[in-house]
Amino acid sequence: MIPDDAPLLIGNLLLGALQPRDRALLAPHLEARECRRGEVLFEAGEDVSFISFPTGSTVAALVIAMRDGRTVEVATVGHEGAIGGVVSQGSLPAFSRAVVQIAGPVLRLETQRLQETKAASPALRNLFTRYADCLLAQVLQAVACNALHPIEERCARWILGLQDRLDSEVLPITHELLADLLGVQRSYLTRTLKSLQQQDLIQVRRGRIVVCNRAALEAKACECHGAVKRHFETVLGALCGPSAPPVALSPTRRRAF
Amino acid sequence: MIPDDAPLLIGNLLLGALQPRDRALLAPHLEARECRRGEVLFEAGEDVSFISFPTGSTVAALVIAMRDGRTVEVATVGHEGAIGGVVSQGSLPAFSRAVVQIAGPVLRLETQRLQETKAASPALRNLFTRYADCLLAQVLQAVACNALHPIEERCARWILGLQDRLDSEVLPITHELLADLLGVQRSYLTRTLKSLQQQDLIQVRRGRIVVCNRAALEAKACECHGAVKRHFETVLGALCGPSAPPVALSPTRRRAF
DNA sequence: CGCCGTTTGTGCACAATTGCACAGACAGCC
DNA sequence: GGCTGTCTGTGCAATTGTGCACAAACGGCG
Repeated sequence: MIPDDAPLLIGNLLLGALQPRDRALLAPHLEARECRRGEVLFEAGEDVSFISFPTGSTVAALVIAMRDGRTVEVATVGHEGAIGGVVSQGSLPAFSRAVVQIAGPVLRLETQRLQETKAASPALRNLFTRYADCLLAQVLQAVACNALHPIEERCARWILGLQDRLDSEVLPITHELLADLLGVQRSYLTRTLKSLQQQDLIQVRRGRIVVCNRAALEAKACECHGAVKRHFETVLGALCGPSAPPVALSPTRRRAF
Repeated sequence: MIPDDAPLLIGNLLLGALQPRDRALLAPHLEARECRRGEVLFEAGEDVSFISFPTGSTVAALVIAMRDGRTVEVATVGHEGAIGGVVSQGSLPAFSRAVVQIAGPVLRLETQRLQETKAASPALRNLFTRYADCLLAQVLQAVACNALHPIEERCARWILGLQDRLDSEVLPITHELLADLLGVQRSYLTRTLKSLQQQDLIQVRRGRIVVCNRAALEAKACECHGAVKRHFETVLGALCGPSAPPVALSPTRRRAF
C-alpha cells in the first residue's frame, strides 16, 4: 500500500492532479512496478485488465504491427497520462500493443477498480475524460503529421516529445529503435539525425541523442508538437499544470507533459 | 419530434442499436437536418455543442488543417457512428474541424442532452463507450497507415471505406477532393487512380469513381481497412451487426459500416 | 448548339525516401 | 587488452511522390 502523497504517486500528473480525497480512493489499489525497456504491457487483441500510469521518466507507447512485421508508434504516453483502456474503459480487446520505451517505475491499477472509482467520483471521471480527449487529439494530429510532414520535421517533433517526458537533454535511444517508432528506414534516419546535428540542434552519441538547442529544434520541428501540447494545456492545464502539486523536477524545467 | 422507429432514426447504426426504451430517451431531442457537401459541423477550437449522427449515406470527416493551408482527413464517420464530442463528451474545445463530405441527412443532438441521457442509461453509456473505442482504433490505424503504406494502397483503402458507408458502386468524389483528404498531390492521385483503373479495380469518371471489382480492390488495399473493420465487428458487431434492427439496404449488400 | 468553368490527363525536373550492402566505431565483458 | 555484438556511417541504384505547367475533356447552362 502506497501513502496518498508518496512521490511516486505524485510523479504521475493525472494522479497528482486528483483531490486528496479521490487519490485516497485509488491509492490502495495501485501497485508499483518497475518496467524494463521493451516490456509489453498488453498485446493487441488481449483484454486489458490493467491500466498503467508511468511515473517520473518512464515512457510507454502504443504500437501497431503490420503483417509484414514493420511497426510504428501510434501514441506515446509518459507521466502526463495513462495507458490501457483509457477510452474503452471496459473489458474490450486492445486494438494495439503497448510497449515500454523508456524503462522506469509504473503504477498499475486494475481496470475494474478504476471503473468502480469513476462511478463514485465525478471529479475523477471528469479528469479521465479530459485525458482521453487529449489522447485522441494527439493521435489525430499524428495522422495528419504522418501524411504531410517530411521525416526530418517528424523526427525533430518526436525528440521534443520525448524530451518533454524525460525532462533531460539526454535521450537514451538508438537510431534503430527511433526508426522503428517513426516507421522509417534506419539508414535514412541516421542521415536525418546527422543533418539535425549539422544544424547544431542535437548531438548524436552511441545509444543516445543529446538536445543542445531546444528552441531551434522547436523551430525545425513541424507545428504538430505545439498543437498537441496546446490542447493538453487547454484541456488539462488547469488541473495538471502550474496549479497541480509540484513534481520532483526542478521548477524551471517543468513542462506540460 | 421524430417517431421512435422512424427510418431516419434507424438509418444510423448507433441509434438503431439502442433498445427502444433508450431510443425513446433520445428521440425527442433529435433534430433532423439536411447537410450539404462542404458544410462545417464545427471548427477546430470551437466548443462542440452538438453531436451529429449521419444517416443513410451521409458521410462526415474530421479534418486537420496545417498552417500552410494543407489539410488531411484524420477520421471518417458515416451512418455507423457519430461525430463531435464522442470522447470528450463535455464542453471541451474541438481539436479538429468536422466537414460533411457526402451530403445527406443528419440527426443532431445537443451534447448536453446526450450527457444527461448517458447518466440515466447504462446501456447507452456502454454503446457510446464502445463506439469511442472503435473511433480511436480507426485513428490509431490511420497513423500507422500513413506512416507505412504507399499512396496506391491508401487510396484503395479509402475507396473501400467510402463504399462501405455509401453502399453503392458509385462514389461521388473528385480527384481534387480525394487528394486533399489523403493529403497528397492531385496530379499524382490522378495517376494512382489511373493505375487502379488499368488493373480493372475501378473506373474513373468525371466527378465519380466506380468500383468494378470490390474483391480485387480489397486485395490491392493495405490491411488497414480490414483491421479496423474487424475491430468494429468485435466491439460493436453484436450490437450493430446482423442482430441489429434491419436497415433499409438490400440484405446481401449490408456491410459492417 | 456553343460557351465556359471545372475536372482530368500528362510531361518533366527534382526532391524525398527506400532498400540493400558493407565498413567502421564503440562499449562492455571475459 | 582483445573479442564480440551492437550500433552508426555511407555509397549507390531504384522507387515513390512533389511541384508546376498546360492541354484536353467533360458537362451543364443559356
